[in-house]
Amino acid sequence: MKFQAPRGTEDILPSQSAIWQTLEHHFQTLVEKFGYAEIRTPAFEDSDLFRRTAGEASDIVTKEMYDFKDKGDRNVTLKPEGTAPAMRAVIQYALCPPGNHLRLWYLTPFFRYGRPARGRWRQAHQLGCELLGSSSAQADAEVLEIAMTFMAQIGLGDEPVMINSIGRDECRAKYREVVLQHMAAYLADQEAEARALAEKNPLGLLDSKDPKAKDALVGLAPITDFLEDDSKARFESLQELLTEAEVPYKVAPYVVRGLDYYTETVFEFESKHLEGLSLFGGGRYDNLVKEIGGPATPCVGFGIGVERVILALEAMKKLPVAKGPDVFVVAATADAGGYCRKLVRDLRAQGFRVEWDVDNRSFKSQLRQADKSTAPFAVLVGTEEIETETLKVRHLNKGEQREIPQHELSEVLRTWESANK
RNA sequence: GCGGAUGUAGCUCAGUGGUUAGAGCGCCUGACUGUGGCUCAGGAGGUCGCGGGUUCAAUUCUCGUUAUCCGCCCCA
Repeated sequence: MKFQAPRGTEDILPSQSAIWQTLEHHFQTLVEKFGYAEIRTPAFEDSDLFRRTAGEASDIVTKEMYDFKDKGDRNVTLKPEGTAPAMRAVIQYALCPPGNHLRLWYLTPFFRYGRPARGRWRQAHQLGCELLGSSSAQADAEVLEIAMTFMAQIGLGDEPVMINSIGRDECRAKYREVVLQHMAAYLADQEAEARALAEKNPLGLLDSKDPKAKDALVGLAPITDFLEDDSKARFESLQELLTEAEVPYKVAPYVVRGLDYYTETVFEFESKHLEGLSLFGGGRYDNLVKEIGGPATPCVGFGIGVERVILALEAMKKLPVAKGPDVFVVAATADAGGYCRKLVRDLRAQGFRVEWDVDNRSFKSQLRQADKSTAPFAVLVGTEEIETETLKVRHLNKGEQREIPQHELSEVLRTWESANK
């Protein structure tokens, strides 16, 4: 085997495409009920866009950017997430002037240059929503309701979403000092590299998996103790709204998110079927649009990792199955080829999903193919049927067979109960 | 980016320092010439990841490389 898919990428094979189509269909149907419109942005952007939005200190920028120079010597980056490009387009085309609202959704590939492992790819896909122009708790509740309704619809609604508030810039600045002070003893014991990382992003310590760090965190006051009054009020209001909407949630002080642009509300969702990897995450990013040159615009949104959702569904054995054809047409004798071609065309024109053997293989082989195709019916045509203007319709699941006049075929196919195997 | 494991048929995996490298599943053909699923028989299909080294001889030992998987960092 000479070529294979590039490292960290995945082909979506015919046997898997039904899953993707099902997820996409559920998502689109759902978000359209909430008035969201789709946006599609390029696969790559000016590297500076992500440097500004993700934050210089974040891991995404410091080591996971899939960036390169193009032939025109431009620095470009394959998008590491869906939000920043969408916001760039919003600004470029003035889609959300001050005072307006805008609701966007997308399904996009995204790219991160890390070492692939379980639930972690270099190219993956994100289903996302962004609600622009509102700073209300109701906006936060709306996007969370969408995300959690989707999870419930596809069968992953058993667990609550973890929510937190990280407040405004001033609050986080204050809290960073608190964390650093609380963790000083722990950090003194760490490698220089870990210490530098922690000093750049102290909040990252909060969801550390290091048992020592976890011990050291005991007794640390949650960030919600340091929220400004309006942030606190909004966070409380959000919880009431989620309860009212029957969205299961849990307040989790350690959820802080890795991208610099988040403010106030943040959230993350994990499944017990895929521990340690979030299936979706998001929150409020009130500063992002202004940061990249647009008018100050409060926003909230989320991104769902499609591959991870599928992994979780696989673990639960809840995958949808691809639908086979409705009918398999079998030429019982070699002279029936022409008749079969016409019959196949007619049936397709009537809306049936029809397969047949283009290789004129043996009758037995054609029936075997019919069986494998999962079609509930086989239609058999040979010299005899052509002469008498009849057809044999075989119900492959039941093993029954009927001989019918040719003009009754579509009627029989529609009315004969086609229970699945 | 760091650590560990693995790489033999389409798939899941056995196996051996030396003739023609195997199994199960899958695939194809056939079992009184027009009836699938079950059974039986036969068949196709492999440069044993790639490159170097040791050796009379390497798929087997060794080194490198590459890829995959798992864990970590981080996140979707």
